[in-house]
Amino acid sequence: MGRGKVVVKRIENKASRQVSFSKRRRGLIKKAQELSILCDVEVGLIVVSSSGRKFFEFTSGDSMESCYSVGK
Amino acid sequence: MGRGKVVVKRIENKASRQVSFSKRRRGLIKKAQELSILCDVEVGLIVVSSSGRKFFEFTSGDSMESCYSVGK
DNA sequence: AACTATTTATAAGA
DNA sequence: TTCTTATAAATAGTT
Repeated sequence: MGRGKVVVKRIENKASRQVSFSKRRRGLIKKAQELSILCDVEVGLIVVSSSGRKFFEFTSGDSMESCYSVGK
Repeated sequence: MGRGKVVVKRIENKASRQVSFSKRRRGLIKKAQELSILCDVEVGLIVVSSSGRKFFEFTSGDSMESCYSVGK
């Protein structure tokens, strides 16, 4: 999506990679939310930056909450 | 996307809901994979049907594997 | 399960 | 990093 076709390969340029990460992370979380609501299912999503410094998650409902625990 | 705008609300028709579930689940998993590769991050995703009978997941790399364990 | 019209996501640019 | 825009990609409704 966007001005060029996506080649699924690590984005080498750091700045571009971070911009894509920010955009795509939001998109993924939005889609996860939509799936859970539209289709009435439970969804659990975790995203951790490669450095391990940043952590993002989405969990639908309550039963998903207990489905995982993050180490460290 | 598609012939109509999406209203984020449970799809009441069961057949439509199942079709959407199938399509969107695949899309979400694909996006999760792309995010992990393009942005070099760890992603963990779990989707469980409301009945709890069907279970789908995606995990990038290895460190994400240990991040969750499903109860029951 | 395929198709296709349209919406939505997003790559690139500002 | 936020906004815009052109285009790719996802998908809702249809066949």
